[in-house]
Amino acid sequence: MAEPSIDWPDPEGQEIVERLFAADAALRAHFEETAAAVGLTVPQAHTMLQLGQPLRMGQIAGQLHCEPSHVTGIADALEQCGFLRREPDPDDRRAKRLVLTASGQDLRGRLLAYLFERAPIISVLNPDQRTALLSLLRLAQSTGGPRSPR
Amino acid sequence: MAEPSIDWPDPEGQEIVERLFAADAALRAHFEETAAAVGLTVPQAHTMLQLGQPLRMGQIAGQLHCEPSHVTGIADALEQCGFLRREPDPDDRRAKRLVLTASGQDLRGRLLAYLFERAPIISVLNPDQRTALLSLLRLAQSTGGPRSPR
DNA sequence: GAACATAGTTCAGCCAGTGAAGTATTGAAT
DNA sequence: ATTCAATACTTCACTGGCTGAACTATGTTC
Repeated sequence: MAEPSIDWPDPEGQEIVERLFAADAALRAHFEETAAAVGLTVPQAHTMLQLGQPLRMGQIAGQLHCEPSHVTGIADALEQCGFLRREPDPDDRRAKRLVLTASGQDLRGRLLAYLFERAPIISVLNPDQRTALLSLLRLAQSTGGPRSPR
Repeated sequence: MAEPSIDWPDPEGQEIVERLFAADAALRAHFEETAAAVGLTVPQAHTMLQLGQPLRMGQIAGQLHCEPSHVTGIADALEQCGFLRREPDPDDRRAKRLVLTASGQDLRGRLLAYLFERAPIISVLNPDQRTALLSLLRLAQSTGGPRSPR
């Protein structure tokens, strides 16, 4: 976040927050780079990652935490590039399922490979440290974490 | 990031990444809420936090990781609200330093108070856990972390 | 003092994302 | 069976954060 001091009443808490932001910034940068490496925008890459199995557009919107209307444009672009097809959902003809084409699956594979093999932060830690970090994160999120009341 | 499975070759690494994103999302949401609570946009609030001491606009841009041109508009808005003044840098008459007014300092105080007292994630951990988390984050960022080469 | 670099500003424009209105379909209540 | 409300997606107008290029003013170097 910021290198120099923000005079916060709790220096340790401040450093944790700063480092969480920094960790996230690094991950985001890595993700952007990954997306760009295969010629996608960030939300397009996100969508591709979700499509390990066919999903309805509304589900994509839910997982991307955006409005369904936004998914339309993303799907348009990916469809035009030939990475996915819209096919009608057999259970509900209002809904459309996004299904990866062969070239879409290929692209998704490359996306995952690139994303994983160069992931910052976690790749620096040894197995014990990773486990420790994970359990602390779980703990920190067990209460009032990501699902904090609005 | 996403609840259901992305078939990643390293489930533990995946969960760490997901939880880091989740932690960050929670912090961001908290920050947005904080900014909104005092009537600022997110980048405005960020700028206010930086201004514990007078800073040149270029420095702000550096710390916000954005282009200097973007800072102009932020400073315009904050200046118009009476939270800061642009004053010429005594060392370089091209540069302008942003200096908080009295009401700006007051606002910044409220911002810090709100930000700190309700900070999610860290507030759940006990002191030992916080220390452990911090040292792991430091470790993870000691190499190729936030300062990854562009 | 000429040439080049730097600090900030202005402006046009991009892209992610929202929200409202519209179409098609579904399901429930009459 | 018909009607009415809810749902899935689309379209479109719009906002807001941000970039990049062109410009002014000042600083630096030779």
